Amino acid sequence: MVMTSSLKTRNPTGLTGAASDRTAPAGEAIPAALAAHAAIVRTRRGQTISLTLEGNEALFIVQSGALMVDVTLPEDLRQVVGLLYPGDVLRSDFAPPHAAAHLSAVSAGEVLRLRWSNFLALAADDPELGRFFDDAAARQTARRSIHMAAVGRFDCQQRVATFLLELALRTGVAAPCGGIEFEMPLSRTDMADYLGLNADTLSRTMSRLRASGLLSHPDRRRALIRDFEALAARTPAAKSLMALYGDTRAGRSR
Amino acid sequence: MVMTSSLKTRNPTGLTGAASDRTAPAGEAIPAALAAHAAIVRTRRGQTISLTLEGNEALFIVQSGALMVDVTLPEDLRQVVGLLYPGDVLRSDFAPPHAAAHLSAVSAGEVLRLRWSNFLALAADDPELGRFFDDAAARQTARRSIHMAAVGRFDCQQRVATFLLELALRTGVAAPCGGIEFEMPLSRTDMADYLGLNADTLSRTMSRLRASGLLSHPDRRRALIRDFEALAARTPAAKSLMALYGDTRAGRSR
DNA sequence: CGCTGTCTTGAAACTGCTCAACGCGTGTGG
DNA sequence: CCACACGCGTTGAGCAGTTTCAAGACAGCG
Repeated sequence: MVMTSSLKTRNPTGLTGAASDRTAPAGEAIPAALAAHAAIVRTRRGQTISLTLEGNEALFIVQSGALMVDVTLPEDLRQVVGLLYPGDVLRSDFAPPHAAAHLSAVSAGEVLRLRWSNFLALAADDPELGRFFDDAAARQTARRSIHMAAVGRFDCQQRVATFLLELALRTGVAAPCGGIEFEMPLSRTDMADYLGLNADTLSRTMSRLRASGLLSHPDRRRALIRDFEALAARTPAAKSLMALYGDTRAGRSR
Repeated sequence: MVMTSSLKTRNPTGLTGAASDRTAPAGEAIPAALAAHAAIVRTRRGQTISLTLEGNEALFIVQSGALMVDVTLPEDLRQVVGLLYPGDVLRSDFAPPHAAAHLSAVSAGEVLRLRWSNFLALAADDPELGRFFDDAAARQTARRSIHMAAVGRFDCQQRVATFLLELALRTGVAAPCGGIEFEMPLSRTDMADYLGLNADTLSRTMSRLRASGLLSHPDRRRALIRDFEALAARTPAAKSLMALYGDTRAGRSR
């Protein structure tokens, strides 16, 4: 398997040691005009947020922290359809009808919220706002395609590796002892529902990764990737993930 | 299991007998301003369409027919991430990087194509265009959430039922002999890649549905749903699908 | 009329799921 | 302060559904 050169560098993710509080990526800052007209919702872990605003369609923009969107179909089939990171957007209409869609916070953070109709009015005056939204939505659509391929085509271990890589790239920081450390924001059940797996199977797979020395759990809510390259080698989506998540620091390449 | 009343009506999909050529749904007509500035690409079945326009980002709008978007990750893992019907839109940036994304026609039809930068310029003058695009993109995002739940959480038979229901609602017409007839635009392999299944397994499942009298194949490229309600009962997404696809005839409810 | 690609079908192997038990940390009430 | 219950994660054994591999049927096409 061919690896990109960036996978071979000493510090593949380019992470600084500092635990930066990761807000929206540079160059994709949330337009001030939006922030000025939006309410700030402060989230804490586990909090659920109504997808509508007094019954009206709403627009959410993640400023910091992370959120989770899930749908539940009859027969209790639950699927987490996406994770939202700073700079991501969500419109009420993204949720399918009759599907019990929920938005919930997986970490403390801040979310901007405004009426969709207000956004439209603002965007009519300032095309820049529409562009911000469309670009964010496009980025998320691309990520969802990878996620869909993972859920549809990867085996259990590949899915877990994909998820860990995603988290490492998004929220990881270089640990003093080497490796990359990050918070595990999702419970086992939520992870399983994100990856289309059974929670038991997921637990087993994590144990196997731990046993192989690739991963360790300094504490219940944290994870430490001991061998980033080995982890990347276990998911066919490594290159795509690094392009999608990895370079939020510098300008996107493509 | 509770069924909606619409599932119980005599003609559940509200299909007329006429083989309407189904272009973009009423009330969501493609804005004339866009059509005026776009090139018309006439597709034939199987044709692949470049996702970019002379290397630039492009916007596609489906006028008639249907298209398929797929990604292929290393190890030959292919996933069809979405089907595009009339009124749907696609932006080059929807495709993830390093993922071998392809756009191909699954039936004859017409697609509008223009540079994304041109679209932005037009949308700056006419906010209506931005709204058209955003609404189309939101609708597709909702559909993808259902698709993702199906791929991540449904068993083989549920996925197949979901797909058949989707096609029936989208392209089916009431057959003279009763039931709903439609073209099968995807090959078994494409269907399997759409549903995250093995092609052999898919074939077996279709055979089982045929054996149970629910479905028949008047000819290789067509399918006839003999018992729509029984089919709907086999997918947990029935209600969502009917809301998403079923009411393209009249105004959307929600 | 034979060739080719697609679809179907069978038997065996395997992956991931179900179910049930257990361990661990946390909160609560005696 | 300890006992207990609870939520959550882990683990094992058995099982079911899906995939694999291989062979054969079918239709379309030169």
